[in-house]
Amino acid sequence: MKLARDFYQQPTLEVARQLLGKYLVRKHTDGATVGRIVETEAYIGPEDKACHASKGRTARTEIMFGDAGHAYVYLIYGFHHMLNIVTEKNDFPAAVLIRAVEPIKGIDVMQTRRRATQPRTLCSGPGKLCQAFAIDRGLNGADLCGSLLYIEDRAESIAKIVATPRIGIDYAGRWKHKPWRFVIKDNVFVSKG
DNA sequence: CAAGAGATCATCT
DNA sequence: GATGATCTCTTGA
Repeated sequence: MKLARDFYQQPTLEVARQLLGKYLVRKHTDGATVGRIVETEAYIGPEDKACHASKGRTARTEIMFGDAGHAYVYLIYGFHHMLNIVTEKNDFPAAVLIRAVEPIKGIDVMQTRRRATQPRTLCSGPGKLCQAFAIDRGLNGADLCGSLLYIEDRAESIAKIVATPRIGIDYAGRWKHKPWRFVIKDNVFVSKG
């Protein structure tokens, strides 16, 4: 069943952990794509230097201050889109970055959108999965309680979760050491990092 | 296989 | 005008 708003309103670390093993569903005219989430990262609040919202409330970060359960999608390095899901209460800026999924459905569509690559590397990184799922800034602000993009709980149990520091945030000072990246242990579909 | 460089643009100073 | 929550290709051993 589709995750409802109250799921996303939980503390960000809870959401990040619990998203592992859930299914990301993306509807599109090319057909639907589905992936099992295997890697996430939490970005929490105004203090977290790695969190975009630590720079304050701006046009770009406004979405993170809003209702939980909405998508925060942005472009990085001029090439890659990142998919985040807003968490917690209004006016507390936080989100979970979806870093990798295991391709489940629509694999042929994903291969067309990227290249004829191995299933293993189709969605093994935040930029890759956005490309495979046709996610771009047009989906910024989309409601995960809607029908274009949402997450399903298939009541599946996870083997084991491992927490590590987050990737690619060397500029974040002491915040870069926080173990706020979560992966399913021994899963081959995670990004390398 | 590991390491490094280059690609390219929205956002904020 | 600088700088990224990255990816891919090229290089060299």
